[in-house]
Amino acid sequence: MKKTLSIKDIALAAGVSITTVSFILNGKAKEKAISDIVTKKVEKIIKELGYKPNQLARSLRTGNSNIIGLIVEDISNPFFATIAKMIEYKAYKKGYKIIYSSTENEVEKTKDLINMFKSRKVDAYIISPIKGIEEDIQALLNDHKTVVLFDRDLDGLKVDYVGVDHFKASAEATAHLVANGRKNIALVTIDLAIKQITDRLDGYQKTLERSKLFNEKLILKIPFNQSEEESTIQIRKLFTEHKVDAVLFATNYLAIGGLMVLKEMNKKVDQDFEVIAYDDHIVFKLFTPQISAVEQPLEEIAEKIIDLVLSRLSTKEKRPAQQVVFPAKLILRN
Amino acid sequence: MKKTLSIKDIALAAGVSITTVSFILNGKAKEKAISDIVTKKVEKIIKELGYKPNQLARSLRTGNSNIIGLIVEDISNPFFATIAKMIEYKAYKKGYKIIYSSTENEVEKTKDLINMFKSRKVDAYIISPIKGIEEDIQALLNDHKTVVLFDRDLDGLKVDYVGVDHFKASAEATAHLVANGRKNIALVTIDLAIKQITDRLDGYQKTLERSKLFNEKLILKIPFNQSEEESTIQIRKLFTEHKVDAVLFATNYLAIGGLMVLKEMNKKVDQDFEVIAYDDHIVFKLFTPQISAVEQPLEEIAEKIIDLVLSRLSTKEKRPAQQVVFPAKLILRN
DNA sequence: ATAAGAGTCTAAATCGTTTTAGTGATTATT
DNA sequence: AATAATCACTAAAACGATTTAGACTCTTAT
Repeated sequence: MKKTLSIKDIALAAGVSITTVSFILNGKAKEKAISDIVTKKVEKIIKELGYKPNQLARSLRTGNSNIIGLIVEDISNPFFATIAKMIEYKAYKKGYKIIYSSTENEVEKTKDLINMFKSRKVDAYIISPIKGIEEDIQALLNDHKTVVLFDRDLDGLKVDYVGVDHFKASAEATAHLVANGRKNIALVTIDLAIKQITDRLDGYQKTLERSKLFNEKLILKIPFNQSEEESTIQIRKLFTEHKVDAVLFATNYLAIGGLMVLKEMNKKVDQDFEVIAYDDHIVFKLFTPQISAVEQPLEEIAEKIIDLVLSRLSTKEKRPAQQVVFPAKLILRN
Repeated sequence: MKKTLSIKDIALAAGVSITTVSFILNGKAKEKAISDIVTKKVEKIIKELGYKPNQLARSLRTGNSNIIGLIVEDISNPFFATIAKMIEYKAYKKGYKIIYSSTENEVEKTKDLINMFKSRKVDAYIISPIKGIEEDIQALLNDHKTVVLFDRDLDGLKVDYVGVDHFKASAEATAHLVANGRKNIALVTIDLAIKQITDRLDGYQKTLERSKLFNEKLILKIPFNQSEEESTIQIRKLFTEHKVDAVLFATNYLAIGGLMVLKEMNKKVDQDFEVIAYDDHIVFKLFTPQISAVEQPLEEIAEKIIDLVLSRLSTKEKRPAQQVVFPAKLILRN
């Protein structure tokens, strides 16, 4: 029935050419010497008919979209959700929309998403990448697309990156436990070859080795995508089979799982047993006692990401890739 | 330098027409009587050159996109994040991509997002709506677009809706507190004219009136978008100025704020003071003692939403709008 | 020998924009 | 009076696909 309005309808109604309408739409009336009278008339008709340009056609023609694609591991993780929200807020104010999607740490899905964004001509890509998509990122760069990675770095790519010094943060957290006299400090981490994760392991290990406290048995690597029950069993085993007096969790969801186990086991977090979680979470503030955590500066990260993106988008000039690394903060809560 | 590959390049390389390539791409080779030899050859070239059709051009021509737009209040709220993730997962398996965006409960932004999705020709809209966008939704419906609302209903629209019976859930939770002998049952809710929220108030109020326990003073309506500190002060005031022996929180973030206050005040949740939160959250399981909660059936909601969307998309035939209302579940944890 | 039918493939229109390269009229310059 | 410059606007190509309506070549039937 009602075909959607096109620029042609406006041109027809106003008795001018399509070109004229297009110039007016794009604020080029002055520049292109369209008279005020015509401009006013066309604008009036546009408003009256409620015409909205078809962005698809526009993007097809111009090759850009005012849309920034954000690809994260899992949008239901507060870390990503918070960053996504902040980025969205700032981008929106600059006239950019954000569309986001989750990879679930699957290489295939990630490639798919990049392709989808590519074929939708997003203006920029913000990605928390995983191993295995290096060539895809490189392809984007070769295409002169704007790409900013965050949370995890990928080796061998000259690309903007915003992250946190996980090695240092993890070393600090571990050092704190050592300073508190802990002798059997466990690490519960995830079995993923992501730099961000391995850095945390390295920070932990190096620190303990220096204090001659390192014990490989106290490291629990939980397979990614393992069922929650399975993980629970493993964590419980760690706590029962070894006498552990402190534990560092490498991610907040691992820590939450760990706290669940402790609660079930009725094992208290107290003078004799200390816990530090990586990535703060509201749960840690409400737990009794409150749980210490390594906090990433979310606001700064989000801000830097969007700054990098916008600066690249606003100038044609090339600048070398920037690697921005923030320190994390150890929040002690006991 | 390297222009992106187009169907024309493939046609050229294969020595056939654009039409032929298009037919093959769309799996119509058989139907359109393209010989096996040509089909094979073209497919080989497509693979070799790594050609990917431009979805913009495709959408422009066909009017659809295989993309479903999901508009939620706040993607960093676990309720929405979880539903988003489930919907995404199921849609992905059917070949649909999801793009989501948050409204922050702002009418203008919501309209903006709907327009953006519209002009990107998304195939369907899944929206947790707010008051003030009724006409926009109606416009989509008039355009014969597929729309499914969830979480909140909008009066006067004939549109698919998936939600939960909040009145009943809230009444049940309140009734439980009454049955436990509570005499001064407070409600902490949000000052928003969203049916989903007012239903919770009504369920609470009706139940208490029936038991002659209703006391208007025990209702705290927190203004939406009020700072957290301000809310904290108000909640603390509620607890100190009135002798309250139970409290029902109308949202999980209110409950979390409330638990913070209780923790600071060193007020225990115990025989003399009972708490029920609305919308379950991991925090409630880890709090000591565990906090009871009204749980919405997320998986069922997500499943129903995507079922409705896909069923509408797969047939041209009209069917009347469906309103699906699930019961919530009261999870008692003490 | 010719028309009809089947089998393969394609030219060109179309979707709704942007943008380049003009056109024709009026005014200014010499 | 002829030429140049300015003004106000526009025709048509292009972006990259899909799809309709045919074109061309062989067989087969009459």
